[in-house]
Amino acid sequence: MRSTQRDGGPTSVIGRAFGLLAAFRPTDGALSLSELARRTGLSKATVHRLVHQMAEQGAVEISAEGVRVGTRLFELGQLAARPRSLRDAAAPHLADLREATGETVHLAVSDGAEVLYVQKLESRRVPDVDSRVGGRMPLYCTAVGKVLLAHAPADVVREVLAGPLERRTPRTVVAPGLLERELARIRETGVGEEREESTVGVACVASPVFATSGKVVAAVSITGRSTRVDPSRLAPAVRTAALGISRSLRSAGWLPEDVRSRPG
Amino acid sequence: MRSTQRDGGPTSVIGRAFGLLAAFRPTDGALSLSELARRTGLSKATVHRLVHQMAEQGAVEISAEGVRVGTRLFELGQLAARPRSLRDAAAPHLADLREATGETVHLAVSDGAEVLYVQKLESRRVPDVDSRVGGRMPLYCTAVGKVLLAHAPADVVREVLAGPLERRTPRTVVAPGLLERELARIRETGVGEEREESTVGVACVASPVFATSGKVVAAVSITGRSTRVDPSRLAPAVRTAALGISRSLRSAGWLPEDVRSRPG
DNA sequence: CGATGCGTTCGACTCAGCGGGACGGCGGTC
DNA sequence: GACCGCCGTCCCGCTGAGTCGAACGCATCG
Repeated sequence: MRSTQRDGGPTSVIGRAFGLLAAFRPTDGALSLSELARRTGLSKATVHRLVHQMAEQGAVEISAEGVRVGTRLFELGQLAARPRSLRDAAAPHLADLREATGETVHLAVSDGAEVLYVQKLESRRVPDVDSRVGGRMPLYCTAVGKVLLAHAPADVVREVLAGPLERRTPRTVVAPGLLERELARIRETGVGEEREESTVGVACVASPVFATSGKVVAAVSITGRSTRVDPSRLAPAVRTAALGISRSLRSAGWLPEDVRSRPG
Repeated sequence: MRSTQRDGGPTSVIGRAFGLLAAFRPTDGALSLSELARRTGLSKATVHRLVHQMAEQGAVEISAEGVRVGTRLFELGQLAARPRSLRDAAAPHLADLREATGETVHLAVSDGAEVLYVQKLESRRVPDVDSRVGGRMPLYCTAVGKVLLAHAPADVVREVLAGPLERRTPRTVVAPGLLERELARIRETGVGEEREESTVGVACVASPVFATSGKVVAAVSITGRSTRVDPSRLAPAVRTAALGISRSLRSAGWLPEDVRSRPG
């Protein structure tokens, strides 16, 4: 490591560049160079140079208000293999599901110990659900998350069960044993439910999407106010949609491939 | 420049990294390291190291089939400022427009001499239109493009009018004078039309979206088979939707800011 | 009118990044 | 089964791109 290099950070330029991008939180607008330097632990001079090089590539945009995530990154992100093939296969089924139930529907994949929302079709009602395409949630307390966790590799399950299960609402399942039993039930029934476990007032049903190999590659869900959405009533609908997506994936010949890019 | 550095390429690591990402075309699946080296002009050794560093950040994913664009890039791309604020404001209006017309609707921004599609709601019919979110088209031969061009800075207009106007179909407008007059008409009427100018069998109407400042920041369009879509009949509908989005942008307090990140 | 915080610039040090080249494995061809 | 071509990977010596601290000019504020 470079003697002048500040501690803790990545040693490669690539690592620092993505560190800068990772400094942007979804609620952030434009960030100043100094703010970026503070968040990443890099020197102002380094941030200045890197940000300008990234702006040259369109990865960020510099304006009077500060630095923002660039449009080019949106464009490149649309090429991402996993979300793209899934979205293509799932789109019509999700549209039908939304149409049939009138509620917000999601498609999500698992990434580490979290769900990553890949697609969202909103209910025609006033927005109930504050999820976001590209947003993340923990695996253990959402319907999609529990479905994905139920079919996740053993080490991920172990990590989640061991890790602290934060109580996000009064109804969050924080007992590892209880959660484990629920995962088993999900594997039996093919659907996972959530009643105000991640957010008060919100209920959710989800079902797994299978690739040709039999591996679970995603999960579909219906989400809405718990006064309206009865998980057990909507279970057959999500299940049907999930099976439809699985079938479309098979005919598209999509292979899951065990991609776990980030070790650890 | 590094004496060993191969000629032509960017000098910064950042430039090389985005060069690698730019090597992926929308139709590409996984690319081999050697293929990436060929496309970027970098040595195999450099590609090998960079790709592995990028994989550590999730920017790409390495599998047995080769290298793909990573899920993390999708996630980061969703944070991009311009698409995000536009999508948020436009979503309900686009849904209404699709509902009312039954045709495919688009939201697009201009980037250089091209349109970049930011959102797409497909017609419920069989897929007619092969556009793609994150995809690009020339400004001069599409309805959205011409609308955006009609309100673009003078230098962009000059560049497009001067540049070669490729004849993509028998109906493509390739005479600069004709195109210029059409842009003036678009500025008067507030709608742009396209009848099989970019793709045979496809017609399109578009209308501009204004930010608070009065600047045009995007365009909405209705697209479909030219046998069904009559641009002049659907013009009021797109116009209404575009004005609605403009109003939503105003109430959201979105400022356009002249971001032209990539010089030239 | 000092204090604070911003973006920018300069300069000297140095190691991360560079490409050439070698290597082993794999699949097809003669 | 020898050969060839292409693949991913690894090693190595060189060097300049990347690094940070520090200083600067400029707003804004109390």
